[in-house]
Amino acid sequence: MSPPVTKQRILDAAEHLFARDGYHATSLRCITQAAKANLAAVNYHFGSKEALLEAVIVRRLTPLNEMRLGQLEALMQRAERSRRVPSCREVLRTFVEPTLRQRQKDSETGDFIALIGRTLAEPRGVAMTIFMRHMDPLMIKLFQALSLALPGLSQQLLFWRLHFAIGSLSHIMRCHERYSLRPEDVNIDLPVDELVELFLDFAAAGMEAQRWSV
Amino acid sequence: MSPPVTKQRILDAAEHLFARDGYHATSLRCITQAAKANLAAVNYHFGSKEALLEAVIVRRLTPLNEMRLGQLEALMQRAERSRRVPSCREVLRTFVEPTLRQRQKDSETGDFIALIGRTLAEPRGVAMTIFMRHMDPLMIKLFQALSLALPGLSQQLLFWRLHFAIGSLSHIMRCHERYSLRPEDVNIDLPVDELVELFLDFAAAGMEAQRWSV
DNA sequence: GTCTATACGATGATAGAC
DNA sequence: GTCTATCATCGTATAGAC
Repeated sequence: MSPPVTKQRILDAAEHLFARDGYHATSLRCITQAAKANLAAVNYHFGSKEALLEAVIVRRLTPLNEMRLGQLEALMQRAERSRRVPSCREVLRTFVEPTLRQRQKDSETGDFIALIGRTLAEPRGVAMTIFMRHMDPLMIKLFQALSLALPGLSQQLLFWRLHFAIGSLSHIMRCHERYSLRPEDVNIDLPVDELVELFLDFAAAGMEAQRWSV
Repeated sequence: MSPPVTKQRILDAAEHLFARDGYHATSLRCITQAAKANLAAVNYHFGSKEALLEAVIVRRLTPLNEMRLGQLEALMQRAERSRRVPSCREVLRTFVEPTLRQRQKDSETGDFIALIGRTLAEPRGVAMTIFMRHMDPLMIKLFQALSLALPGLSQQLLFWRLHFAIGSLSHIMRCHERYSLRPEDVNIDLPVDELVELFLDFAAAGMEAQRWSV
């Protein structure tokens, strides 16, 4: 079948260009040209530029969140059966590992994770509402799981530290940049498994930190 | 004198609007209208939209970096005199505290810190080069200081963890958002001193974390 | 149903007259 | 220093070909 191919090509081109240049800096003309489609095809298939962005995000975010939710629920069930609380690191892993694995696949699938990282940083109203609508259910479960894993932490502290951790993750999600402060021997293209552990070392320790006062 | 006032007003308006809506989503017409100036005044005073962005950034980043560098050097001198190495937390504080204090002043001065947070997230080529040119000297010194504070860490590990920490910071720098996962009793408008300590708890513990394997 | 060609109003940045 | 004129390009809407 030929018809669905056009829609796919537009999604692929949009994903790549939105991720590379940002939403506002990418024109529909540029997208349709890359997709070898007509300008009006975007409006026909998606309705508007913003609806196209949502379609780009949803296409990959839905399976990714299913993966993350599945791993989190599996962890919680294992923990319950063995009558113990999951560790902070285990909980974080259910979120981080699928994320960074998707990032590895981006060489084939486009630059979805970089796009998400950028979207997280864009002003609200553009894609923030789109994003939060699809993330909130998972985030609430993640918050609850961390509450269990870190019973000594107040809701207030947990809230802030979770956002510190999310900030770290979203930063490396969009970092294809080359930092000039990088020493010669630093390997920036780390295998994903190593990067996951490196990140979990940092984030779990940060989440579990002692408070500076009382 | 009347002439320099126009330039100031444009800078103020641009700072506010770039921070609120992002660089690409902000029009020069919108800026000049808010500044009660003519559209072409931007080109006259700054040369282009991108040069205006650079002027906006440099105006505040220069004194901020002087403050950060001053505090870092003072710390290193104190440490040397007392023949001890500075703690990771102390080093990070010289960077973080001036940053978040500037954020507090933003109600008067515009939304500079939010703008920086956003700029850090934008695609390279827009303002990344501007930003890196002004940050690199400081970042190199910060990296060296952390090397001293954390002698057990390899350059590779230090590189990654520093970027995790920067990611956390840049995330809260641009977070005026309201997260729906926020529990009722969480105070999002924390006093800046508390936020600094909260962040340092997290970041210092993350930097000092044990490695997961060897 | 899918897709194309084309047009419209709004806005981008800039050059040159004043 | 300021303002007007200009032109490319933006997102969107529509009419009609396949």
